[in-house]
Amino acid sequence: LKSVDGKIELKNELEEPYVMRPTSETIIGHFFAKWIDSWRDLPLLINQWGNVMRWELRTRLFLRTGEFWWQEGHTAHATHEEARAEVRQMLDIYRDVYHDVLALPVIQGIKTENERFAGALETFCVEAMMQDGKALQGATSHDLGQNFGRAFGITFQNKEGARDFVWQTSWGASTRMIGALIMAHSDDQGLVLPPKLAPIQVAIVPIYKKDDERARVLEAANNLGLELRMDGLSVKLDDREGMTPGAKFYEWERKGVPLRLEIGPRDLASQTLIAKRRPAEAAKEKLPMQDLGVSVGRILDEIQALLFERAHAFRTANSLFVDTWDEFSKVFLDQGSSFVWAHWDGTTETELAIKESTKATIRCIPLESEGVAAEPGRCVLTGNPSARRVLFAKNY
RNA sequence: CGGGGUGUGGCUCAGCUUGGUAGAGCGCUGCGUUCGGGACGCAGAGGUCGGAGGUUCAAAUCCUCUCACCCCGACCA
Repeated sequence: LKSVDGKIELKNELEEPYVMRPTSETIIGHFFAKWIDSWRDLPLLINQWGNVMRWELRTRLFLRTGEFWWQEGHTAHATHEEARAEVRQMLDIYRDVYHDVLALPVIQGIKTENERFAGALETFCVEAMMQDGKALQGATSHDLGQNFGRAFGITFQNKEGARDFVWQTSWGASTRMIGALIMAHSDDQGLVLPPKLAPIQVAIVPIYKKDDERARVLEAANNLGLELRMDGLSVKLDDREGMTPGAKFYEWERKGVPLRLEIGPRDLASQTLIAKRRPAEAAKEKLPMQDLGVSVGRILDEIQALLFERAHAFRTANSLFVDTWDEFSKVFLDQGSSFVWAHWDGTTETELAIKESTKATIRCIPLESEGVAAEPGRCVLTGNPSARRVLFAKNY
């Protein structure tokens, strides 16, 4: 848009017009004010998937892009208690998605005043550890209090007939989740995907030499593929010609397919086949063709569980309890990073001073359910009293 | 925006300092042999060296301008 003598002239330099909208809360606030008038209109929940544009000095693929896609929810409630319950419910849902689907353990907590969403009373979050020891904020759930209600005049008449401002929440998770998934599980052989998310769960590689073997093996592979698909599994039969089996093995591993099945003449004779799990440590195993869907389903469940356990063990191995400043600053020297549980005196000044000298920030004040030492202590930097340990880490 | 770097067959790069008319590996095509962990042999195809201008007998190489991309840098799902 270009202003010429007070008139607005549209100067379109892009191939297509690009339209941006203001922050969601302003749109939501505007409409909530129109839609809400009575306690009977509450609670109200709006969920949307939308693209967001941010000014970023430096972008990072999946983790911090100029434009990204996210899910965001906005609710309005009659009481603060109800809003708080919503905030916690969504936080738990995000945790469950990370744990049960992405196989990635997260820590639930509350952001410090310095880190929380500007319009919120409190910001809850889930934080995950990447393989370099850095933290990634996985999702947030905000208790907005009556802040936006006051700003946008969102009022309702309660059961007693009095006017009151609504209590709101908002929460979201973005395409960053894909980055978290890649960074948390992948290895030097390529992508590692949890079975519950893998677009291809099982890759079948047929093995044969002569033409008659080829016909028999492919027929059997086809039948087994169909059988697995009927069990609800996503299966790819790699019947490409001109590629050796070994080359196919590497390709499917690189693409993160959780389970590979090999079937050749020997297997036809024995009515078994060879299975290889993607997390590369596992040796090849022999499975009977009989009830293949059952054994494959069991293996996929085991892989799903293994990935979570592996990530959890890694996080545990890279988490420390630290009580001295000397030790604290050593942990974050140079490129190093871990999760560090340390005491903090609760002031923004101290938080910023720690960030200044170590680049580590407070990722969250953990919820009680994280089971992290809730006993009081002394701030790792100032020595002032601290109510509990908080989570420090370098973050993305 | 500031600093640093890179543009050479499809891909990854060497060659540039010290100008002499373009190479390697992988990939690709054909034939044959292979096929349970990235196959091998033989024969081939493929590049006006990011772009423009200049210096020179001669430019991937030196000079000027320009474009693109990458990395590092100050509240960020």
